[in-house]
Amino acid sequence: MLDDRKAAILRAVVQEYIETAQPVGSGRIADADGVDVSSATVRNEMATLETEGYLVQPHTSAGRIPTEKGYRHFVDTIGAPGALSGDHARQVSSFFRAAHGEIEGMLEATSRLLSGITDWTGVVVPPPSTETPLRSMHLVQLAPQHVLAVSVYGDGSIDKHTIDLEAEVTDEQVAAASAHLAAQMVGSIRGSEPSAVPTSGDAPTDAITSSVLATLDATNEPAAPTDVFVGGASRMASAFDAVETVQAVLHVLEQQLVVVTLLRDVVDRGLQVAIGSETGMDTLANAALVVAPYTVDGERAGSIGVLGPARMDYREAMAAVAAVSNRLETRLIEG
Amino acid sequence: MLDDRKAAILRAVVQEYIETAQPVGSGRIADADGVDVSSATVRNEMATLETEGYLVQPHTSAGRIPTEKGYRHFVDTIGAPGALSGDHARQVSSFFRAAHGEIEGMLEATSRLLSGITDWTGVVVPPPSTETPLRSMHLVQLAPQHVLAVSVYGDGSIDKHTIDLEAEVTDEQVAAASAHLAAQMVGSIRGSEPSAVPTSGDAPTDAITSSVLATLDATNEPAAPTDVFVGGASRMASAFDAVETVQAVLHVLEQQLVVVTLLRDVVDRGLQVAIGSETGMDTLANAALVVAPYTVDGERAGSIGVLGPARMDYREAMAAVAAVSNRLETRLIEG
DNA sequence: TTTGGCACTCGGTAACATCGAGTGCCAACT
DNA sequence: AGTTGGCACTCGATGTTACCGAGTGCCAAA
Repeated sequence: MLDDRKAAILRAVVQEYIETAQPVGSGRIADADGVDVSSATVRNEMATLETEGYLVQPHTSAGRIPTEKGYRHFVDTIGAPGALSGDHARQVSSFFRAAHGEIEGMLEATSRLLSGITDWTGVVVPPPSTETPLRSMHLVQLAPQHVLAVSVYGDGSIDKHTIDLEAEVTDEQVAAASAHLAAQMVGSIRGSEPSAVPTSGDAPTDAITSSVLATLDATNEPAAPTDVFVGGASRMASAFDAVETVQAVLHVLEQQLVVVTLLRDVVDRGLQVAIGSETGMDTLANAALVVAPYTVDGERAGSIGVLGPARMDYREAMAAVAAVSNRLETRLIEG
Repeated sequence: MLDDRKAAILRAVVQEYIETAQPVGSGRIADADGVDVSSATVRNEMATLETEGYLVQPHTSAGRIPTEKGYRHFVDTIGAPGALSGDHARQVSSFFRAAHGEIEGMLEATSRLLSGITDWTGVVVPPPSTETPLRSMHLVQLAPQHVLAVSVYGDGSIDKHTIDLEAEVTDEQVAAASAHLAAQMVGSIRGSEPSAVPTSGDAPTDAITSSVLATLDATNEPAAPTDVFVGGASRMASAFDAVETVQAVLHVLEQQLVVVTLLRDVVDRGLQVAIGSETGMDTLANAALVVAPYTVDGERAGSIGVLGPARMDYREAMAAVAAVSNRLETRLIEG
C-alpha cells in the first residue's frame, strides 16, 4: 500500500480538490498542513501516486486530480464517521423533533433534509412493504357502480383500488361483500395470490367479490411499487459542468426503480460510499453516492443516501447520512 | 395592430427561431414561405416590428429574436389548436387504453406522457380534494399502542394517520371506537373541524376516540396537501444554456405548492399559454407554460401543463395538452 | 533521501486581424 | 408610395500569434 507520506499527500490533494475543484499542484500541497517536505519531494511522490493510479493530470503542466481509486483511498482512511457540525446537528434534531404524522410525508421531508445539509441530492428509500400481513380490508361505495377497496397492512401501508362493477349495488350488498372479503383475506401476506376466496352463497355478494378480486389480481405487481423520495434534485445542476451530465443524472433520479436498485446494491456490497463506476452506472461516472441502511426492529428496513459529484465532501455527507439514518430508526420504532 | 405582412413576417421569425434557436436574419425570412418580398423590405418591416416591441436584436448586425410580446402574438394567432401528429396521437390513445387502477399512479404517468410527447416537462395537478364528504372511517390496530385511522372520501381519496395511544388497547375497544367515530363523522366535509364528537359513555372507547381526534386536528392542514406530478423534469436541462437558469427552474418544480398555484393562476386568468413574465415568476422569465384545465362532472377539477423554454413548439404543446386533458376527462368520468 | 534549481510544457488570456451574416439607409425602379 | 438592389458599416465569431505563469520532470548538490 501507500507509505505514510504518500497517503498524507494523497489525502491533501483530495481535500484540496474537493474544496477548490481545481487541479492541485505540488506547491499547494507542500504548504499544506501535515506535509513537511518541499514541493520537489511532493512532486516526486505525486508522480508515483500517478503511476499507481491514485491521481491523474488533466494535461502536462497542470496540477493533479484524484482518480476514483484516489477518492476510494481517501474515503477508506477517513476513519471515524466524524460528527456533524453544530449547525447541522441542530438542524437534524429540530427536524426530528417536529416530525409527525404520515410516514411518507416524513420520509419525503427527510430527503430534503439530507439535501439541505449536504448541498447535494438526498434520497430516501422506504422500508419494503412485502411480507406484511393484511390487517384490514374494506369496500367503500363511491358511486352506484363504483367501490373502492382499501387494504391496510401490518406495517401501516395502504393499497387502494377502484373497482368498476357490472351492475348497481346497494350499501348492504357492499357491506356484505366487504365483510366476506375481510373475513377471508385478512392475515394473508401482501403479494401472495389472493384468488382462493370461497363463495359466500349469496349471489350479489359474490358478484362484487369476484369483481374486486379480478381488479386486485390485475394490479397485483410482483413487487410493491417501492417509491423513492428524492429531495433537492435541482442541486445536481451545480454538480457538473457539462449540461448533458446533469441531464443524464437527473434522468436516473427520475427512475424510481433504478434508484432503489442502486441503493440496495451498494448497501448489499457493504459499502458506505460508491464512487463513480462503483455505482455500477456509466451515467454516474463522475458522481458518488453515500448511503446508509436503517433498520427497524432489528430488520433491515430501507436506506438513505446522498448523491453528489465525486468531489463531494465525504466527511460531511457520511456524517449527515449516519446521523439521519440513526434518528430515523429511533423515530420509526417509536412509531 | 399589425398588418398582414408584418404579422406574416413575425410569425415566420418566431417559427424559425423556435426551430433553430438562432437569431433570424432578413434573408432567411425572405426565402421562407408566405413572404414574397425582398430581404430589404423584410428588413424594413423587422425594424418596425422591433420598435413596436415584437422583436429584439441581441446586438447590432445580428438577426432578430422574438420578445415575449412576439411570442404572445404568435400564440394568439395560431388559431385552431391543431391536431397531434399521428405518432403522438397514437401514443396518447394507447396510453389511455392501457391506463388502469389507482388515480395517483395514472396522473403521474400522465405527466410523463406529456413530457414524452412535447420533449419538455409535464405537470399534472390532481383535482382538489376539498368539499368532499367522508364516506368511511376505520381504525386498524397495528400494535398494542398504535392504530391507523383510515379516512375514505367521496372522491376516492384517502387520508391516513398513525395514532400513538396512551395505553394498550384490545381489538374490541378499537372496533368500538372505530364504529363510534364512523357513526359520528361519516358525511362531514373534509377539512371542516372535526371536534364535535359526543362521548359514547364507554371509557376506553372515548380514550381512543379522543386520541384519534387530537391527531386528526393536529395534522389537519387548512388545505389538503395537493401534491403535483411532475414528469420529465430532467428535460429542462436542455432548455436553457445557463446552468443557473436550469437550476432555478428545477427548484421551482420541486415546490409543489408553487407549481399548483402557478397553474391555477394561469388558468384563472383564462390563459392557455403563459410566456415569461406572464407566469408571474421571475425565475421563469425565459420559460413558457402551456396549460389546460380539465373538468369532471362539469366541475373544474385539476389542470395539466407543459413547462418549457419560451421558444418551445407551442402548436405541438397546445395540441398535446388539449388532447391529454380531453382524454383525461373522459377517463376520470368513467372511473 | 531530500531539495533547490532549471529547462520545459502547455492551457489560459489577451491583442489583433479577418470573415461574413446581418443591418440601416439611400437612390433607383415600379 | 411602396419596393428593391446596392453599399457601407457593425460586430460577434473565429483564427493567429504572442506571452505569461503554474506546474512539471529531472538533475546535481546537500
